[in-house]
Amino acid sequence: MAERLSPTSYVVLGTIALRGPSTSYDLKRAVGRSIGYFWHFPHAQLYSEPQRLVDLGLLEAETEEGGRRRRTFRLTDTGRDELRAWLAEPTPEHFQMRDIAELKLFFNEVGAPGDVERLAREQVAAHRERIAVYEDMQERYTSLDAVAKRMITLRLGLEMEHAALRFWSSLLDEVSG
Amino acid sequence: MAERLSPTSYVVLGTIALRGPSTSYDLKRAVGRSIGYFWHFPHAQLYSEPQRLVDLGLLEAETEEGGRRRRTFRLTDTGRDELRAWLAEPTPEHFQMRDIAELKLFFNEVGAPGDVERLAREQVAAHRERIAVYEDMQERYTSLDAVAKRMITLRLGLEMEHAALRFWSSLLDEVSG
DNA sequence: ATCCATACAGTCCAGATCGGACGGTATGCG
DNA sequence: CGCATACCGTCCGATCTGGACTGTATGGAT
Repeated sequence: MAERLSPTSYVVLGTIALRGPSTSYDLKRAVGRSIGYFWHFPHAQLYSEPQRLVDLGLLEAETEEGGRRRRTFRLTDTGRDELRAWLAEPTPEHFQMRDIAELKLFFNEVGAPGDVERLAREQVAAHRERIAVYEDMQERYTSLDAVAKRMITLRLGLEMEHAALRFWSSLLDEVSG
Repeated sequence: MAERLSPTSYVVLGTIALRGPSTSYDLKRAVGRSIGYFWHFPHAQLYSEPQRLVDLGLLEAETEEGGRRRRTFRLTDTGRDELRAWLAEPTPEHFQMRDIAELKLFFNEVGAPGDVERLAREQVAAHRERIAVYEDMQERYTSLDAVAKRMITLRLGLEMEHAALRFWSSLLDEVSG
């Protein structure tokens, strides 16, 4: 049974565990404002995945009768157990990165001479911008306690951004200096 | 035409540009030893993608007659132009990360009290190991000039690993200290 | 009241991707 | 010669993807 579950499944289970019963749209917004920062999600999956989890007995659905037939999903005990088991088990996979800029750098020999410098400039600017956004978020949120707890993951994102910035900056120095 | 190309397409084009004419299996090995470190590839795509690129006129295929019918792919001029154009154009997308450990950290409130500490320990160990592997690679390769050039991307990987290590270490300090 | 614009909520689908199972072919070794 | 083990390639169902599309509420201007 556990074999059938993907990270996506756990995102759904986990979000419902943190926020309580939710509709797909709730999930979409919640994910957008949180995990979405470090893990990309197409919203369509947040509509199909909960149904799968209902079939597996990890969620219960409650259909609302009003004008809009929405379905609210809540955790079953099995679902909560499954989530806890996942949290407790070792994490074998290593993180994966997909970085177009890094790909381009790898193939730079094939391109024109100035390309690396331009690429590096571009990346330095992009990372600086992201860092500013993150820091802004942190400032605005550190006061709210509940949210602050979850900000811990943002710190990792920030570390990553700084690492990338350092890399591209030093590359830029080497290339243009 | 350019719209039909995915990052995968450029990996194939780029690898052939760097290594010369290649079979799918050549690509598989080359990718495994290089880009594979920072960009995951299922091998099946390295068998289907080149054919697509032939259909688009970016590669030429040459079927070998011997016992095994292998197909060797080489760049066409159009293919080289397409690759160069891609290298020269701005890179809009931001890098994406998928990190199971980070997901678990995000949902940690739902789990047991000791989980974060265990997770952090685990990650510290894992990142240390990867760093060792990278550094070993660098040492072995810096002498070979052609390869050394391409090692530049490894430096980014290394920076990322260090960033992650710093993060999990400091988290571990906070949690267990 | 009626109309339009806009945000909100959900569905759908045709590709792209995925990984793993499988089947053939060479190579080495007892 | 026969077997095991790598090497090489194909195939397929299951997922994932993003974007187009439908419909529903809201609210302001007319």
